[in-house]
Amino acid sequence: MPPRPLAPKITEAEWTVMRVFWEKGEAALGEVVRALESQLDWKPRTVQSLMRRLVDKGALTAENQGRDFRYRPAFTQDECQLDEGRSFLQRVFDGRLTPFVAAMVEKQEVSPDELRALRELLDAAERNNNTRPNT
Amino acid sequence: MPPRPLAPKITEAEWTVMRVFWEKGEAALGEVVRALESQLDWKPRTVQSLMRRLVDKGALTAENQGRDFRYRPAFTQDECQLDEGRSFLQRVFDGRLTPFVAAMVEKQEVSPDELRALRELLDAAERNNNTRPNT
DNA sequence: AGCATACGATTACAGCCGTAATCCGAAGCC
DNA sequence: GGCTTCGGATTACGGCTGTAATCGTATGCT
Repeated sequence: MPPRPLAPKITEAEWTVMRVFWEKGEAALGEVVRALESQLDWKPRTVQSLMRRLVDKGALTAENQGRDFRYRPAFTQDECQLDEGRSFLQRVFDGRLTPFVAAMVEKQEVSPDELRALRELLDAAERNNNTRPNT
Repeated sequence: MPPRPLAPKITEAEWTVMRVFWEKGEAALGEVVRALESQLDWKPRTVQSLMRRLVDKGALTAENQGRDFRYRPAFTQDECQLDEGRSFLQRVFDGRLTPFVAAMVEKQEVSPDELRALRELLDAAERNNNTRPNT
């Protein structure tokens, strides 16, 4: 199959909105406004503007349900995180993951707990790599 | 001592310029223009604009040497990478490194070589953590 | 001296971003 | 039938980004 389309670039404020959709799966404007007003104090028109831009850039779909819209994410959180991660690594670390992890670990940005979690992750990945070589 | 000031936000195009400075240590406008013209085709005024903005935001210093300027980076590459990395993780992965690495590993974004490099990295970090507990 | 070159300062200009306000029509409440 | 509320469409507006052009002046070449 052809590779999926890249997820659009999502700005900081827009990530905040998208997270609501990834939790809820779908929502109308009001639900998003109410979901966010506890944490931020954005006006409803602000949320609407962000959602409109997300629709315009293809990160949300808007389906005309009754008089209003049902919005839902056009990409999974995993897809957006992956694309954003790739682009971050490209911009800042010449596309390579290891130097990034090395930097974080060296600068004591990573707790011992996280270190252990990371090791387990890699162990598991290596086991998988042996039994299920590639896709 | 007080924590160092955060490195300013550096845009994509500006990273390209900063990389020249981190290689050279310091440079005049012309050197940067010539260093970049092989890879990109930015006009000299474009490079100058980017450098001016980098000076304005405090990422470069400009010292009046003779008639022109000597520019040099105000932050190391490590510092900029660290701050950018933190801000990326915050925006996209709720500040946590492990899920990011997990995502990259799961999606086959990481070659077996890199996997091994990562493991060695973590082993070394753990050994260090035991002998030199904390800073 | 005269002309080309380099570079700082200033200006340009469209597009995106954060953060809305205004206007308007539909729905709901009294 | 009015008033309030909700939400879509349009507009706002200053700041940042990408990508320069223009102007002026010092320097260098001939």
